Amino acid sequence: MPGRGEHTRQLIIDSALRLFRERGYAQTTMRAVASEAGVSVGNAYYYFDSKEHLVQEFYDRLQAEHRTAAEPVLRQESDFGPRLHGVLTAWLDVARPYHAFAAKFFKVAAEPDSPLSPFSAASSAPRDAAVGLLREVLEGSTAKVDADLRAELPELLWLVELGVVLYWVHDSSPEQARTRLLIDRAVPLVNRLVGLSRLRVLRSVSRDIVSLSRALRGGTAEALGRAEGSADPDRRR
Amino acid sequence: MPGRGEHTRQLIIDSALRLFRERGYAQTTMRAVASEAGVSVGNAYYYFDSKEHLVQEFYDRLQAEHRTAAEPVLRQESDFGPRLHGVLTAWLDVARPYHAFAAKFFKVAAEPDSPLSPFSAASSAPRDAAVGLLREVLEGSTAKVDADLRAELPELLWLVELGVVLYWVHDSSPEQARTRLLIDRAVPLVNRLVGLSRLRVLRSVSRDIVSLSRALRGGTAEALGRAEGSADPDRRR
DNA sequence: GTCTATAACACGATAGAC
DNA sequence: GTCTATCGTGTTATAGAC
Repeated sequence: MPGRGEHTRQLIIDSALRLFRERGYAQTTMRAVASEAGVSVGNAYYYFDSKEHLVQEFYDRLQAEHRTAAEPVLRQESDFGPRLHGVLTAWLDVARPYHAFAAKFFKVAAEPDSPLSPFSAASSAPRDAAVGLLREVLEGSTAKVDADLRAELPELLWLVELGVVLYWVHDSSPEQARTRLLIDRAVPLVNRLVGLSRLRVLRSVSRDIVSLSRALRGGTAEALGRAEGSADPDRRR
Repeated sequence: MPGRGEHTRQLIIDSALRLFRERGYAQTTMRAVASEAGVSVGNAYYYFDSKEHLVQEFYDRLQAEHRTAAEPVLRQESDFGPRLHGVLTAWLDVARPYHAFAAKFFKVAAEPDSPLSPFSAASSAPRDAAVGLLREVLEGSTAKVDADLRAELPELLWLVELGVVLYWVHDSSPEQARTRLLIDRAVPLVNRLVGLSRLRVLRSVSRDIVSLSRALRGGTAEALGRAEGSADPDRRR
């Protein structure tokens, strides 16, 4: 059963995301969100614990759109480099309309305890989806990679993607052209490194990277096991 | 001339930093800061444009402490790896008392337009100091590096340091032991890569990295030239 | 369980008098 | 430079209606 309140919930989300896009995050008041949705403030808080929780929905939608946009590339390309390039620029295309908005609420996602943090338990679904997409980039390609490294590579590529997003958020160039340039430069580098990973001289480097990656994930796993991220600004409220 | 209000300014900063450490960032109200300093709220805002600006001072102090703590390592070590390791762990030692505090206001630093962003114009002094410290790590070492890469390396090392800080902020392990592990793993890798950078097979990789680094700095330079970072949450106020 | 209406609270920030 | 008073906001509380 779709639930009676599901409609109300959608109304609130829709008006929130629209207002966020039109006027920015900070300038959108909860009163305005409620009023636009035709509900009371109290009702909005009945469905969403805080203003920040309204943004979680945005993540999910963006991730879904990214997958759709990446689909053609995954179907048509078989070289690792172009696949990665296509998927990263697909993200750029999908995210472009939200650039100004994203820059504003980005700080919310940066807080370690926030459920919006990409490392939080609450974000595990979109994170797994993103890593999965990058795994497809690799597995569907003809690239030959050292076996140990192959297992870690999707997570490492996700870190690359995070770096791109971080740069993108700070990128004030028109149409975020600089981020495109960054991708154009970074992808061949990654591609070359992956290709060289089986060279004898680089075996030790490769092992170092695998070990580093596992150390990193250790932290992520621990973060996942941690108390449910519940925004708490210190723990005042 | 030390300025008449300099005393008041210091009073405010001192009480702010003490309260931040004792009760956290969010839980410290501007009213409390002003009251502790024995001034009015309005007066506190006369000296500091916003609560966030109070944290800038913390940056400067931390950076100064880091340099002091790194001094012995820079004097005694000559190998690149140990020098880098020593400087990074020195940061960890210096920053440890502020871990809880840092995790809380970290989001403030993450906002692109915030003066507290490590990429902002307002942060250029601490940033240059940090890059300079890493340049000393390299220049004072016996490491032999490709000339083009050598020029870019301090900035790249600064990115590594940023990554470590990012991890540290999210690190909830006791005494941030995981971050230490991360450094133990990452430094040998960086060291090895730097050492291999002159190998013939890696020339193209090396060139890719230099080119990537320049693309990155292009963005930073642009950010530097941008309108003075003035916090503005959207531009409401 | 879903929802309204309205008031109240605490906080960051500002206005304007002195 | 300093103050007091006040505003706008996120969030909570209350008291109920369907």
